[in-house]
Amino acid sequence: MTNSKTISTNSSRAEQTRAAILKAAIREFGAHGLSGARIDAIAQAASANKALLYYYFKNKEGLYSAAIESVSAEVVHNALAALDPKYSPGERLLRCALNHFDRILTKHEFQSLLQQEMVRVQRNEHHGETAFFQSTFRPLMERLLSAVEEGVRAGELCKAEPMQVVYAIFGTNVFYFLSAPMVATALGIEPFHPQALEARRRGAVQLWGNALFVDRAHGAKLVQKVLRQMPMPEVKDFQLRRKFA
Amino acid sequence: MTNSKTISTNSSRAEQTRAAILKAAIREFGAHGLSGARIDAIAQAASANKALLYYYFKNKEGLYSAAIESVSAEVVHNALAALDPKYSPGERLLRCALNHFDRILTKHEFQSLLQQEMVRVQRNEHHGETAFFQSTFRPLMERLLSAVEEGVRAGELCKAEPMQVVYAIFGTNVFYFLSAPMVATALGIEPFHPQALEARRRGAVQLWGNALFVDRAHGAKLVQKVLRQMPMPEVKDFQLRRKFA
DNA sequence: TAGTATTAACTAACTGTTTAATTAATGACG
DNA sequence: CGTCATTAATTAAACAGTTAGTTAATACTA
Repeated sequence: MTNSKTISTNSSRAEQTRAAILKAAIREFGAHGLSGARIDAIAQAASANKALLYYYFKNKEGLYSAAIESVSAEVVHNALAALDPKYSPGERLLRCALNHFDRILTKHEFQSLLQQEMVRVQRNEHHGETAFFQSTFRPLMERLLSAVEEGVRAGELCKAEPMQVVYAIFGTNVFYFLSAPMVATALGIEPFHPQALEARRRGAVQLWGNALFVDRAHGAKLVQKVLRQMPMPEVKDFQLRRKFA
Repeated sequence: MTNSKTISTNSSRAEQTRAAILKAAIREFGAHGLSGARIDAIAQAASANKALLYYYFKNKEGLYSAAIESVSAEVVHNALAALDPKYSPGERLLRCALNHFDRILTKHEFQSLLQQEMVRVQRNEHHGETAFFQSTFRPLMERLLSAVEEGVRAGELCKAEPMQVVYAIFGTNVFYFLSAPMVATALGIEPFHPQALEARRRGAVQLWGNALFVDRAHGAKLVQKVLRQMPMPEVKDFQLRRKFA
């Protein structure tokens, strides 16, 4: 939709550079925001000439939009997988919470970019990507809300406002990673240590197991099952971020 | 500590302008971040000459630091009030959740600025404000954590990682306001409508009443009491934010 | 060779910061 | 009290560095 150039031929060198630019843009925009990101930095990171960015994506905003759309699509696609109806509604939520945590952990550049976009929309600095957001995020939201409603109806989950549950699950994860560096300096702890991460991941899903289910024992059992089936992914470079930018 | 000029005489015209600059800076930095904020914009909003910002605060970063410190101090001071030991540990947490929600609601420019700072610390772009953060946020954190621990020990609250509870309470509120505009465009709802806000506020504290307490009936009772004693404050200009950059 | 992909050099606008000059406040002192 | 000297507060204008965006020329390739 935003792409000025639709990918016509199959992957030639052109597409490779285009992909490299997009990848570098996700990093740079996520790290510095739209205004803070530097076109030259993106070009250099993609080892492409600056003018190429204008060749493939109309301008800075065009590149930003493309980055957002690319990331959003992949994130939603990923999250939807955790909401498989073959699991009970409660288990779906637990899986979704874990999946969300793991996604932030392994793809923090995605998360940074989405956060940047959230504050940008908050300031009404977005212009007309409404249609894209609707088509992308709406299905995810609907599956989430209906999972809560279904769970409440079936007597598995406590009566609660569905939206509130969604805010709580995602908000806890987002806020953990968002505040972690500040918590680290303020309290002198190390929230990105693999052990701390593992504990937090388990703690989060245990909290929801205890909080949302009518039968807390049943919740705890599901937590154990889900934790067993979804081990924490390898975390590669979280300590490296200190050195980096 | 950061102030190059210590306030010597009592409020003359000089102090007024200094305060005006600081207030404008909080707005501008909160709205656009450190790099996005424009010195000219702050000067104009404070109806002060640009060079005055350099006269009172050494440079852009100095002004930013002053804004952060001012906001942080007030926020922490405000939050500590809700943690009065005369309430039971569980009630303290509920009050803290409500207090936090209300602060974001009434002083969104504070929240914006703190969020900006969080992502800034996340990028390791802070330089040496560590001491300030420690002295300011540590007492709050300690009172929060000890409230959870005390509540668990007394059998009022479910066994849970104290930090996890803190992340959940604050994270839910932060994420609600952070994601609301995006949710609004993505789902076509109006999260800043006073009725929606009231529902969300009640929903949040009800969720915690149901989630954290061993005796859910007791939790629900406390929720009712706290909601009665802490009515939602008047919200003045949340709809105006649409017009306002 | 014709069109696509890529590059290097260039520009116009913007922004944080400084400087030097001007006005207001404060204090000294006859 | 008044007059002057000194400091504090404020202003307008310019500087210096940076950045998004352009252009015109060049390499590649089908």
